[in-house]
Amino acid sequence: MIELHDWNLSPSEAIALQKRLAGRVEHEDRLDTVRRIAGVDIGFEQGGEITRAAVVVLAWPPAGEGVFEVVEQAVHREPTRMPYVPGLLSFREVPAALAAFDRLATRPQLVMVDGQGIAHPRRLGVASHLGLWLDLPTIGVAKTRLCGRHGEPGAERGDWAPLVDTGSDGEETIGAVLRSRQGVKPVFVSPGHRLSLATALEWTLACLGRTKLPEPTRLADRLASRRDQKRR
DNA sequence: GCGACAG
DNA sequence: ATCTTGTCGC
Repeated sequence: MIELHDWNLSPSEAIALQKRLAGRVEHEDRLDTVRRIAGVDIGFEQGGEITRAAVVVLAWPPAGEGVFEVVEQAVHREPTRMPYVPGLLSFREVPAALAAFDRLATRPQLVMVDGQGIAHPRRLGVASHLGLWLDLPTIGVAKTRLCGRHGEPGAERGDWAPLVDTGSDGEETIGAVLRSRQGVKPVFVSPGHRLSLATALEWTLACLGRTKLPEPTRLADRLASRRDQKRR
């Protein structure tokens, strides 16, 4: 039987696994004990030959408005194992992300991932898959759309429009198109694992600093792409 | 058959 | 994702 930790699967096997795991993405609403929030992202080096996973752990609550203390961060590099295939991103990125998490001394209570949660053709985007593995609440924050339809959200920070898609149960609200900052393209927020869309939106807004992306994801992005030291 | 398509 | 300079705007 194909399991959660199998990564080297054929496309059809991977799709079958996603359909089966999607039912295990449970929803919960209480996150009272959050003290550490992690941000995860993957970058590539040497023309894509090397996969670079980065995790940044931030303290909650923030020290000031949108100002978070970095508690810990970790990077893991390994040979790239899979090409990018829309819909199968987790098989390319999650193994490296897990290895980066293994290097942490801290265990976060909430994880923010650069990519979709359930806003995925089979309702199991990279944020959901990672959440299942870590058994932690996760939120997917993507910069562009993978699937679903939506209207244009309002112009003010915090305005959002529902992201809907036709699934096996008819019309389903799978996420939100959020205006995280005035005058910029919106981000796509969706529940990853163990939380609702309303809760995902609340935390995403609460983690917003001065930029388009929430701090956890933004900092992980910088570390994964070496933008934190690449500048001269 | 013709598009669409996270990172 | 990544390859890449300058440039428009707050």
